[in-house]
Amino acid sequence: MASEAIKQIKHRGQNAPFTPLARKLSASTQLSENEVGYLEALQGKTSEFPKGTQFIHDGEPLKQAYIVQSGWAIRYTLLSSGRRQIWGYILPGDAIGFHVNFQRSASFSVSTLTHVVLSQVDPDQILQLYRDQPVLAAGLSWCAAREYTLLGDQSARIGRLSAADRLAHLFLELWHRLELIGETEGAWLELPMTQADLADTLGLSLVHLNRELGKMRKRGLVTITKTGIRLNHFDQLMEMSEFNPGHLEGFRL
Amino acid sequence: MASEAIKQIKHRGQNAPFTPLARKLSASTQLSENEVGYLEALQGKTSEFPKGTQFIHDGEPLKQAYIVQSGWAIRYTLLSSGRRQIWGYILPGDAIGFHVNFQRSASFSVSTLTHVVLSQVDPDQILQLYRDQPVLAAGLSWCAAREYTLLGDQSARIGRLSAADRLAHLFLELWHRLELIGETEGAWLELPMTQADLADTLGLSLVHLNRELGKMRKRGLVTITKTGIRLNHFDQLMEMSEFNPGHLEGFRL
DNA sequence: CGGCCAATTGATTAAACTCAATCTGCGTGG
DNA sequence: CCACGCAGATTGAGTTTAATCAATTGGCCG
Repeated sequence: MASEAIKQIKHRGQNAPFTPLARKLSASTQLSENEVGYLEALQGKTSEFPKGTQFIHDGEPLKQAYIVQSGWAIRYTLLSSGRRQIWGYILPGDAIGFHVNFQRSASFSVSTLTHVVLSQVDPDQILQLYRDQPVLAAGLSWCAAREYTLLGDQSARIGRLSAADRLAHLFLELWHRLELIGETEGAWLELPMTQADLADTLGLSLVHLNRELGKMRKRGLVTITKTGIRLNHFDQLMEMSEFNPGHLEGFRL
Repeated sequence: MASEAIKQIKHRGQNAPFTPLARKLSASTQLSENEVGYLEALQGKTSEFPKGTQFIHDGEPLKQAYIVQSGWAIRYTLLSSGRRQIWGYILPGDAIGFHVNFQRSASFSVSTLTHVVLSQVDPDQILQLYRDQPVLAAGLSWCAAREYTLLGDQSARIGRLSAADRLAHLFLELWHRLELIGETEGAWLELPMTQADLADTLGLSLVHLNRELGKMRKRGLVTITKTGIRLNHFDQLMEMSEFNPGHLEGFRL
């Protein structure tokens, strides 16, 4: 057994003794022992999905919510023509479907990009958490507001940036988000998505995306390997993409 | 005085005796007298802004939340290059900034497109509402989930549709949203935005948008006047834009 | 070795952008 | 009452960006 989740929880010594979600929230506020315990209990029942599994289906009823312990997923919609638009990437520590109590059916699909370990959260647990745990409730509300902001920035990225700038903007977003949960190594980040995924995220054709990515690599802006990417010139990437890190700041109480 | 808000509240006889927000929620669930009263009390302090007023500023602290009683606004971000991306339109009955308790500063700006009447909601009132009024809390949570869905659909629209299809998709979204609050007349809807606004919503240049809009008009798909638009062929518009009305359905309790 | 998935490249076409005018309705001051 | 100015809409011409169609390559696994 010794599941991925356990490894994820324990693999960092001093800085991050918690689950990715606790780590994320701890960056903004000091969680009490009680709250950490509550969070851990909430994340008791884990389930695992292999790479490429769709576990939330656009239009179908939502039954429960999830918290990601490890692995990546995408939130997306398919148009009736078969085209796909990825809304964004779901990383460890992200919450999925916490609106389950208020919306009949899902308005997006979620599929795993890697092997993923999820904690299952019952709808009633969510209501209870919001009643009994003001700090955690604020933390999850902040997560929701943050998701909304990410999606707004995604619209700006697609609507108002050139292909190369969209790439730079997305890489910076992912770097900042991974940084928060301790999954970067300097300017390096692991990226599990394919170029087809990137194209469907950024509203580009696969061919065009491939070419623009190649140009960025040749210009030395990024170094790309099979498993990830190194951002060689943060300043240039920030400038070309007009990335606004203020949108990712923490929450207050 | 006899403010716009009062007129808005009273201007419909049998179908809609409430504020736009109550009207919106009533489409999904029967609100008790108590709940309606609570909502009305919440919306006591109104303020009015003339057309073209920015009242939420990206990056600046949020002080309070709002509920729109009448008029239109846009939620948007400005890139540092000056380009603008409109995230979406804010209509009567929409809530703004209800995440005020959980996010330090705004991640978007809001400006009025018309004269707008707003109810001001204090952050503490929101917390109290979530504690004491489960039905209204669910309604507002549903509104938030719906905003998220609208923004996801906005990404799909910009990322994966042609210019004409983006227009059709947006018009259908607005028609459905206005229909819910009783502000359509058949296939007709009033639209206060300029073509420049539309271009910044749909990720297009003004010139291109103007041409595509002209083509749609010439094809008879829509009839455009100075104040609004008539959707002459819902079926064709739905098909070309792959619009999914399921994303706008009501909530459950 | 064969097959498959992902990445890459070439050639052509189509969509959308930019720059630059012009037009139109409307309100305002002379 | 009319000239002027302005915001918003429209049109023309030329350029750029990105999409499409069609192969080909490279790595990995059975």
